[in-house]
Amino acid sequence: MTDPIQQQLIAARKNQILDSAAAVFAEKGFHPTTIRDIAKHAGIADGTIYNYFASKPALLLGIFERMRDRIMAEAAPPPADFDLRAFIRLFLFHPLMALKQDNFALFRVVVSEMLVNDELRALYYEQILQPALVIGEAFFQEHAGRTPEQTRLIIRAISGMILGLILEHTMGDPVLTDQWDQLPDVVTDLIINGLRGEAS
Amino acid sequence: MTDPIQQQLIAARKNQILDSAAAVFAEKGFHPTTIRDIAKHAGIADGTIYNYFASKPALLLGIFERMRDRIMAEAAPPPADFDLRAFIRLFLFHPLMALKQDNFALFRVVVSEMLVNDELRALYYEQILQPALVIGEAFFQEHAGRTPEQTRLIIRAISGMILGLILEHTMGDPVLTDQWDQLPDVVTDLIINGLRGEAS
Amino acid sequence: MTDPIQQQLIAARKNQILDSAAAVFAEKGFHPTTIRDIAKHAGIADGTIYNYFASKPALLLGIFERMRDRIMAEAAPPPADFDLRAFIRLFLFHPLMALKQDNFALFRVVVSEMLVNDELRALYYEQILQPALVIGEAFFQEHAGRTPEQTRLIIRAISGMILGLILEHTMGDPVLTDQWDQLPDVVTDLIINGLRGEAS
Amino acid sequence: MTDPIQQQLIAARKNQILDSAAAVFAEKGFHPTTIRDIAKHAGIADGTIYNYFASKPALLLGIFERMRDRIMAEAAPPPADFDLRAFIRLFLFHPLMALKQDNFALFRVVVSEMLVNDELRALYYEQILQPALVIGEAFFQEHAGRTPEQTRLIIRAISGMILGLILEHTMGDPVLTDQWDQLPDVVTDLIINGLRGEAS
DNA sequence: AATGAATGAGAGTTCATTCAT
DNA sequence: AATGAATGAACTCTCATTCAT
Repeated sequence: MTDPIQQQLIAARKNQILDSAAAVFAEKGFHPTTIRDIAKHAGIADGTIYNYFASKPALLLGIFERMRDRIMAEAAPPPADFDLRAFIRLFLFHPLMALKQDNFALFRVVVSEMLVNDELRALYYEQILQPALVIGEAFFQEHAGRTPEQTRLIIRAISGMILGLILEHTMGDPVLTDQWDQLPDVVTDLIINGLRGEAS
Repeated sequence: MTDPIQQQLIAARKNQILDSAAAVFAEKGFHPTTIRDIAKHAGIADGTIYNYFASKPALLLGIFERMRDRIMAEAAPPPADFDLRAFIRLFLFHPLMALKQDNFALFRVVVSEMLVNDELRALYYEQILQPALVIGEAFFQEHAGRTPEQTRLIIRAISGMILGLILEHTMGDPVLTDQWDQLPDVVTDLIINGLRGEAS
Repeated sequence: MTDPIQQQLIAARKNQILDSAAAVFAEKGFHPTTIRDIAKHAGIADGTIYNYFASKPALLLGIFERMRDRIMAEAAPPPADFDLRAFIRLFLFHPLMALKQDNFALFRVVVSEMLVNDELRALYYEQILQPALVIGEAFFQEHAGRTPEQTRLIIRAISGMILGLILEHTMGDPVLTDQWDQLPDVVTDLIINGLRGEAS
Repeated sequence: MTDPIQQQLIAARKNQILDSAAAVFAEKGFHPTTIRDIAKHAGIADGTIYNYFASKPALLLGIFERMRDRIMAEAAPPPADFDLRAFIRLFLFHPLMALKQDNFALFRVVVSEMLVNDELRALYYEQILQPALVIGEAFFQEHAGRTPEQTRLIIRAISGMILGLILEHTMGDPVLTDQWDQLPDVVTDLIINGLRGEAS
């Protein structure tokens, strides 16, 4: 049980399965995908999947957890001496950019199911959204002279903006698809200076 | 076929079915809901639903179309002499506020399926998102001194913010749930003045 | 109830319905055809059909009865002084030729269902096949010097030949399709003279 | 996939299912039979059937293919030195007799569906009827002095006679039921000598 | 640990038939 | 007599999950 080689083998197999699940989910969506689809993609038997995951939703959970771990690994806590601009870029856009390309389709599927699956939704809120909100609140509270109440709404508006932009991108909006890379600059500027502010 | 009374009866029945579908979808989600659930909720036979809608997805489409019609009816085109603040409030937040409460759960289900259903997604993009983006682009182009390219990204960031806020609300964030009504002021201010701007 | 005009109207409506049923059955087959198909073809409401026929199988029965009446009307009883050749031609091939063209498809459907529907099968046997066999037996008994037992088998072989040829035709055999009109001569000769006999 | 034991198990299960399907089809007919009927008769679960056959019609196809294989196995190609009588008896009546008893009911169902199912009909024509016709044509062409055109019609008349006799038998004609075993002699004689010919 | 055949509950959908209008 | 909306039983087929090997 604590045999480290066993552990590694199990982890490797789990990853293999999650890779296949992610690939097929991304292509076909969660509900249209069958366990058999995933097993075939992984080159294993249907039943084997159930030796590693309890159910089909558990696969999505596993995918989500890997996404969370990667995002967390990339989202380094911001240095205390960051200015507002650097903070926004690092904190908000780094994970956002990390999703680019291959991961968008999968993210779409995860969000779709999250909207409807209580467990997944709670996990997302507790493990990703809320921690990010808390960090953001603290930073903004210090750097932008607003009431705590306003700050809390503002941080939600900003993080909501990121989420919304990703979804609009997945909906195939051509402007976002083409100019995705220019978003960080434009959005950071918008957040800091507002519409009236001088463009940088 | 053109009998107006028949037409009304048919429209009434369709609405009755859509009401039930909306209620059950909102409670259980799209996939876990069965046709029988909807029929029972409506107090009719299973088969009757198929006299009015071709399939289960068609029900969702019908719900979507009603939502679209309501949003469109409420979203009056902005008077030309509006200032920025009035425009933002009217244009962005009116439909947003209309969703409040009962409709959030349903909206969640529709968005969830939209992310994964090509037909629904195309419909949303063409009939709701894109028209809104076009109007917003035109207005902002005139009132905020940015390049057209920047304007296009900004309008997407702002509309994305609305969408993202709704989703964060549906995820049960207590701050948004409690202070939803204060959002329009705070967000409008953020958009116009940015973080640095003097709070109004 | 005995109003003759009413009677005529009813008969006319029945025929209209049977015409449509026959047309649609012939095109799509019995089981794939829905009552609605027939009603649409007839330009009437679904329910109207049930004012004239008790059930869907009853429609097939009605069609069968009309076929029977037509075949009976055409199959004049053979003059007593007929010779063998004339008898065979008249008795066997007249109805066979009458089926040509448009009626083949319908006949196929009727036979198909007959093979599987006890009531229809009994009707066919009692009202068409058996009467024909009896007449044939009597005639052949007199004109061909065989034992009654042999005669009974022979008459069945001959009538079976007709039925089989029709079915092989409906299976799309190109030889039968092309040379259908030459069948009466060839088959009559075969029956009378056998394979060894001199071709006429 | 090429494991011979697996292959055998699969074949055995397929046969088990086809046996049950054949039994229930023979008793109730194709359309009135449900998949559940067959599964119950086989003592397996509904879903298991679909591990081996793609659809309900595919079961009928499977039954047909087994019938074809059996008929083909029994219908040895006729020795070249056969005389006409021996040929007819062997070639036509051997398969016919093979159907006797238990298989008649099933044959009726298969023919019934064949008349109405294009795929099944094409299969029957190409794999059973046409090959038989070709062999018969070749033999009769040599042994009966007719034009090729006449020979083609004659061979069809004879094979049609067999088919028709089987159907008349399935319709419950008591004469055929009682004297089925005497058919080969009588019919062979009829074919060779005709009605006028001296009975052997 | 891996397999994959077997399971069977349950889904969406169809359609013959009824009956109030 | 004609309508056609409503019915609901019954169908075929799917697929997540189990478990003997």
